[in-house]
Amino acid sequence: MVGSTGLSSSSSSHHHHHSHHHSYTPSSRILTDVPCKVCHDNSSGKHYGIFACDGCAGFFKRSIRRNRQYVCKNKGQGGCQVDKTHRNQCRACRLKKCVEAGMNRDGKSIPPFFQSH
Amino acid sequence: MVGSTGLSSSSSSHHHHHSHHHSYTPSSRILTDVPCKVCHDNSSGKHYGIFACDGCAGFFKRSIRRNRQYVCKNKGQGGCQVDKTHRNQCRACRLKKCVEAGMNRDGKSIPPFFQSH
DNA sequence: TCAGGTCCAACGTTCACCGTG
DNA sequence: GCACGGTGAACGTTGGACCTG
Ligand SMILES: [Zn+2]
Ligand SMILES: [Zn+2]
Ligand SMILES: [Zn+2]
Ligand SMILES: [Zn+2]
Repeated sequence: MVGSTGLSSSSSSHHHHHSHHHSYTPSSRILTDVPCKVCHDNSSGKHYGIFACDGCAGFFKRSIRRNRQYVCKNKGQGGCQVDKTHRNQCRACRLKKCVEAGMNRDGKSIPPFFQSH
Repeated sequence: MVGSTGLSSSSSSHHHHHSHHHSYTPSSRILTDVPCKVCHDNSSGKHYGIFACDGCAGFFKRSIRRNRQYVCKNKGQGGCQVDKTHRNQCRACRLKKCVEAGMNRDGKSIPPFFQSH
């Protein structure tokens, strides 16, 4: 990891309610105001339909390209934690969460109406 | 961190303006122009923050993962030679040299200003 | 600009081989 | 000879940099 050092100390922020502006790190590229929907690391915009970090975007891309079939490390039962520090521990649960979060190969966003929470 | 297979089946040109090139052995992977900072064997790029050979990289990794505490073979006094042919003679002195050379678990390079020699 | 793609340094895992007891 | 743990070369994976329509 490299760019993650300066977390853009937000400072005085107006609350542009309806604006589509985002906050970026000094190194640009990384959004500080929208986390990855899969692992909650900082995202770098939308990938495959959802806000996601570079790691989850790359992982999802490689998984679907090669038709990966993973087996959960937890005796195949699922339920592994998927966050920034644990996301590489179980590929099955990471991919499952990617799909549940709405990732798809065509990059289509899911309308808010259909989203679960 | 990132990493792809070192296979890179050459052939294709693609020079990729990366400012500093390295010299590799015919078998690829191994740098011939930058030695391991610990044992002076040929390195295979940076590992845990410094240029290191596969052996010292693997040794450091195993040592920190298992919290190894070694005792110097030289009556606990230190000062054992650590080079390609002697690096496996004393684990305590090898690990000490890894740390002094700047190896760390996060793989952060130390700025040149702070480096001793 | 955004969100796809490629590239590849640096990481992790594996396991034949080796030295020791 | 056998069992065991450490070694390090080979190979697969990750994710940030850069490219492209
Ligand atoms: Zn993520
Ligand atoms: Zn799992
Ligand atoms: Zn070395
Ligand atoms: Zn020693």
